[in-house]
Amino acid sequence: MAGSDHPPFAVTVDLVLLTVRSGRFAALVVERGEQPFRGRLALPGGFVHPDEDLPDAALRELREETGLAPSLGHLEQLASYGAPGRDPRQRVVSVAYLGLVPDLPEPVAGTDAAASQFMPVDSLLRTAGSLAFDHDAILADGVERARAKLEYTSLATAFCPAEFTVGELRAVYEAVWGVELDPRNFHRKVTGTPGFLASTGASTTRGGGRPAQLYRRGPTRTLMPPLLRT
Amino acid sequence: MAGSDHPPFAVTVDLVLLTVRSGRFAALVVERGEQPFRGRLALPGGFVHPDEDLPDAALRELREETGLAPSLGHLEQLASYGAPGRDPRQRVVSVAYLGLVPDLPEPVAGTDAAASQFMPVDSLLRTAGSLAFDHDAILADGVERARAKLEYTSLATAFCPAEFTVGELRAVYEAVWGVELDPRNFHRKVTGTPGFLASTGASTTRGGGRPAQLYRRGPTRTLMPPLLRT
DNA sequence: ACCCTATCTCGTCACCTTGACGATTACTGG
DNA sequence: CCAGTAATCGTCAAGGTGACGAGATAGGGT
Repeated sequence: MAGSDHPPFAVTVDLVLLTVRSGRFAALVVERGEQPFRGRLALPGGFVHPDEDLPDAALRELREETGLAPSLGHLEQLASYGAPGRDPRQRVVSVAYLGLVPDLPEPVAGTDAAASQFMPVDSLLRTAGSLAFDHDAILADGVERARAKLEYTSLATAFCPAEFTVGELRAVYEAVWGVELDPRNFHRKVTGTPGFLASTGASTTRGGGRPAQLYRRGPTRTLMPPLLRT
Repeated sequence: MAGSDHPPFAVTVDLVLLTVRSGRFAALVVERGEQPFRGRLALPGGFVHPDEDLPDAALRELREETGLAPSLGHLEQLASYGAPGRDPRQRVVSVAYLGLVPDLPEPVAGTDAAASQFMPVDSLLRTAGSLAFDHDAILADGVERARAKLEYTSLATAFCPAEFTVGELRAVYEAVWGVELDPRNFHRKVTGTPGFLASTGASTTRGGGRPAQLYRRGPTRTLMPPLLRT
């Protein structure tokens, strides 16, 4: 760090906010109201304030876009993107954060982004250029990170409400990975891993069949051995 | 991204450069020649040039500090650190990169950092404040990332020279994880994973015992199933 | 030449996890 | 009451892993 003259950079945070909505893996996107890329879809984000820490900026964006407190869900740093020319206006380094939230009752209670909505990730990733800037690549990185983390962490519970059934948890895995899992083996795995699930004693019958037990997320954060997609 | 006025940031890259040196897991540190933290140890790093991409800046630092081309070894983005006040001079966001290199013949062929050296990571991490700025935390993150990645990738070969024996590869795992592994089970695992190792046909007798076959790194980058530390 | 030691390499065996799948339970809707 | 649906429990074979025995092949000392 030879601190003499150094070029001016702008620093932003961008949010890859993922959820599972009616059985589909979806990401929050906003329609840009200004140039450049006016009218195009983009990831929510904004400039970091002068005395604001990076995680605080990401939490502020999360609140502004979803009205969600981070008590439920999960937020972690994803990666940083700073290629020259990624923003045509000036040199911008963007620190991307990955957020996982349960299906929101209010689609988006946000204040800023009136034109924000969840869209299925497979349709967003199918064609390059769906999103402005390099947000295609950022979204792809976030989706891959989320898919990988379901294998060896209990992060899938971040997509669920506070209380959920084994079947609902399995639906999360199936939506995120785009595969079908055997209900019996999945049930054995998640109930057999100590600390993954905490029983509430209650049961529910939201679906058609036999009532299912309700669980809360347990204290275990890392799955050993992992739950592998084949 | 509401592009109006935004505060000025400086952007740097810092390098967590790890190797295995005489059986010990070690990181490259430099002695700072200027304020702040003059005379203290720190991770190598520097400001990003105006039209330089972030990976290019990291590669440049790697070359300047070690003279090593990235053909051997491995370099990936680790995380970004931007807390207000982490640099007392001004607001600085640092993008940290993680580099894994084989034991270098020339300790450090670098040009800039005359006072750079590899130091064992356990001694650096034992006491908080070993390194300037927040480099303690950055180093800890890099070390944990490297330890985790040995489990499910073939990245341990990045610590080895172009040709190596199974025993040398096992020594890498033992040094990085700080554990002892059963030589027979380890041999079965790495030779039984398709694409992990590529046989050269040659053999060597660097150690005391029976000659060992020499391998090169194979095409497989991800280990399925992983090689778990117990 | 001989033994000792160190290391590599191959085998064996018990245990655990997983994938495939049958069977039972307990609810809803007609 | 019956069909449909989903939850939950069991069974079994296949594959991976930890613990460990045994042979192979070098160097070094006497």
